Amino acid sequence: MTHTPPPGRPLRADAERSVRAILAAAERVLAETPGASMEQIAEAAGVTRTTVHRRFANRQALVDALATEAAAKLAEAIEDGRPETAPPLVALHRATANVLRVKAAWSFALGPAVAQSEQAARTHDAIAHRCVDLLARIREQGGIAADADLEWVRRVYYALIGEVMHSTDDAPPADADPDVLAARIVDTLLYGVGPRGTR
Amino acid sequence: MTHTPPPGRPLRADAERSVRAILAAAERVLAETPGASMEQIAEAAGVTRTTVHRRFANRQALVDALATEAAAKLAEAIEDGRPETAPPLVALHRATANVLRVKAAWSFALGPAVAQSEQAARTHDAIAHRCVDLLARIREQGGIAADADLEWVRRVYYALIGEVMHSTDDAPPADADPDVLAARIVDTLLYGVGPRGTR
DNA sequence: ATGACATGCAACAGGCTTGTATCACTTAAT
DNA sequence: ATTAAGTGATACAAGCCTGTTGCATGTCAT
Repeated sequence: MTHTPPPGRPLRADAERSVRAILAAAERVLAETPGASMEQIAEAAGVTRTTVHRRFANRQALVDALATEAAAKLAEAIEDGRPETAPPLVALHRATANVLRVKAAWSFALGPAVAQSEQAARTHDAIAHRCVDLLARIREQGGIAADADLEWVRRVYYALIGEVMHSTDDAPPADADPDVLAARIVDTLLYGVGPRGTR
Repeated sequence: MTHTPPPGRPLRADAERSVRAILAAAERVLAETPGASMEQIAEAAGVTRTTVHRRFANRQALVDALATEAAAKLAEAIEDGRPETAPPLVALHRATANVLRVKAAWSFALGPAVAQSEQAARTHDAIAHRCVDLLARIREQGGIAADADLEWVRRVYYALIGEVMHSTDDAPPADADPDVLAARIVDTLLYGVGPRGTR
């Protein structure tokens, strides 16, 4: 049999590298051409199509693995903001900047063209919870209106991040500093674009 | 030759209907399965694949036609808000509600999976200008911070609309009233989710 | 009613992808 | 050094989708 997706036992250092190369190449290629063939991915990975199929039975299996890994990276990015312990607004800012970095590096796997696997979906759910928890802390502290619907807030937050991603494609690198962008996102989220009477 | 995309002269009432049916079916089918085949589209339109090819040489030509028509509907939706003459905030609200309706009906053609044709791209550019003009009027009037970057404002506005679209998929129809949603969008755009000291 | 236009049906060629199978050869592991 | 694992090259079967053609039949326009 050629397809052995669930590695019963540890892969050889050799194969491990191949898997990595394939996943990285898949992200690169699919980000630019979502409908790219296995052949194109294999070529970009410096590997034969046969090898790709040896490591990932289906195209689906490959995409799933990609989505799962990216989701893990995303969770890590948020955790690095210390959402539980740091002052909530600081955590939000840090998490946002980290997420922007991760999203830029995994724009396909985290993009809308991917039907999340079970595994990845669970991670994304967990992330959403963490996010709402953090927003709740900000609300307790008065940073968010007491009567705000946190689910709506979260979605607006996600939308702002997504919007910023679009623009960093063709922007001068100076404008692409994650910290600057994160500041803009958080500010817009909290205060909108209206006049600044109080603040 | 079977492919006659650019109808030199008016189509027969017969063919006209086919074209409409095909476009409508394409929107319906592709919205659910972006990779659907011509066959599936034809079937949904109550027509043979041959006929589809008779009216649209390529799959691309079909998608382009779809994108062009949807773009026109979108422009119309905004124009119906009277962006030039009505009080700017009223126009923004009305245009937003109209756009939500149109976007719901053309979620594929106006979605991210479509590479806009020349024609459609021009229309979208024109719409963006109209949008910025309207935002400028709101700013003059004090509804938007004097130092706000209108291009950023426009993008946030688009993002909020896009976010609302996501959620109307699986929402109770009560929560899907365009006017309610539009109010939420405009409010969030202007004031964010932070505490409401002034306002 | 008659001619032009439009559609359905059937069929075909070509192309591109996927998944699988050998087999000889290279590479890591102990 | 020997063995097991991994890879490249090549090949094949199968499936699907596209684009086109021919013809018989149905429908609109006048």
